[in-house]
Amino acid sequence: MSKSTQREDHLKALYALGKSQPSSWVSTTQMASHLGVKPPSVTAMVQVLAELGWAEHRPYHGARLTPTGRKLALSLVRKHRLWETFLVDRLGFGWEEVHDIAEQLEHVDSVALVERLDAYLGHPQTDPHGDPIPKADGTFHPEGEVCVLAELNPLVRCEVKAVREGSDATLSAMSAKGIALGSVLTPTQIETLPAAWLDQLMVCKTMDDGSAD
Amino acid sequence: MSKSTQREDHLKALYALGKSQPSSWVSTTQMASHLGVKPPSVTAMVQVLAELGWAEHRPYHGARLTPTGRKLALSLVRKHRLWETFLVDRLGFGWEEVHDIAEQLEHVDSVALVERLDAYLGHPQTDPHGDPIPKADGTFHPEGEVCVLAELNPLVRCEVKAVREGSDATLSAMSAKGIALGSVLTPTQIETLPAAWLDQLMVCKTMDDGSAD
DNA sequence: CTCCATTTTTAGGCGCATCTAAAAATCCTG
DNA sequence: CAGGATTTTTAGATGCGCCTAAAAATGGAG
Repeated sequence: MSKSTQREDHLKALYALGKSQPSSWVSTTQMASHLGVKPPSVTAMVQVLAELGWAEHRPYHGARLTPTGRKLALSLVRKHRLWETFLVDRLGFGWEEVHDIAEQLEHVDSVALVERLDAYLGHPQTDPHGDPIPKADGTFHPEGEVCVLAELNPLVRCEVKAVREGSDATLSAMSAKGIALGSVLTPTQIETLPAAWLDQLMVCKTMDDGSAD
Repeated sequence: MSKSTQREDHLKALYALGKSQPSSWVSTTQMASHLGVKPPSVTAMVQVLAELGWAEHRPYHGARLTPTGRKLALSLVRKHRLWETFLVDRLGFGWEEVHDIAEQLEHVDSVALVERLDAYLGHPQTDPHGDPIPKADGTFHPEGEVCVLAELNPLVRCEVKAVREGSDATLSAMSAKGIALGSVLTPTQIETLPAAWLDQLMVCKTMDDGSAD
């Protein structure tokens, strides 16, 4: 494969681990375990990314993406999710089967290919997991209206905007599950929630892409 | 990219350069220039292929595929041509644009992907260039592979499938000799043709030549 | 505020695919 | 069929991404 596959993987890891707080520093150890390599390898690669202007490295503190690096990472996420969409919608794969294949396809280097694929798929806004697909310019589609979680269909990543008619007990229970204003909920998470909550939580699709791929 | 990309590229080169005479030895220099590397690199890789049982290496004489290696090479050709078909038929690329992209896509490792892609495309028998797509078992559909007449060796009866880069004058001259798409050429006839034409006429064997593949 | 435990980087090596330069084998010519 | 020209392999080096082990920096507990 292209030689830069490793760089791209490190870039993606940095994006995935840092996206909830884009200006914070991601530790090399964290990246290492995410990538299945040892910390010294990450240090070396992070230094390469820094030289390329894709990341900043603050020794002994961690790394974070530069705006350029973030754009590149988003283009990888875009490719990954478009390919997943292709694999599921067109080739009939199950959504659990496609991650590893998309992982390989996303490293294919051709802008024309991605854009034609996007058009072929009808410019989808989310992938089969419900995760949003970044646009070619690296931004996400605009957030949707706020709605009751029960009405969210298809299930996509969303952000808690309000809680309706919540008793103190309910609110405590939600807190215990880590749910508060601003929390991001994944489709998987949502399915594990008590049914009663679905009518109480007001959410909107989030532009934070949330997931770990 | 996967580590074995280079092995696969060498395997393909060996197939491509040896297919007109499957039992002959392909020189490492020839492979080197085909792959854009230097001969010593090819020697090293050929020795690896030999250890894997994919090729034989006769030092100072060249290399040739084993039956196993041939099957692997054909599966690569299959993937390449299926992807080219997808790119042209589905994504609307021009046939000249797709080679480099297919070159990358063919190294994606997933049997399920190839087979689903094949089904999605309707089990095409040839790619957009008219070259036959090997079946999953490594055999070709009845007609056999199209090649440049110059590479047809040994000389056998063949059928004209296409003319490459022909000026009007050339095409007229060919017509005058009774050569057109679908014409059958005998070995004797072929020997009387202007040498320049050998690189322009794309042909395929019309009958099984009985060679011991 | 000091010292120890933990995290992170540096140092030094390894395997892989490539290269150049030198040695070995083949082939071609006289 | 001998010897030089050509081809091919071997030898030894480089770059890259990874490793382990050792050194350095951080940060938390007394």
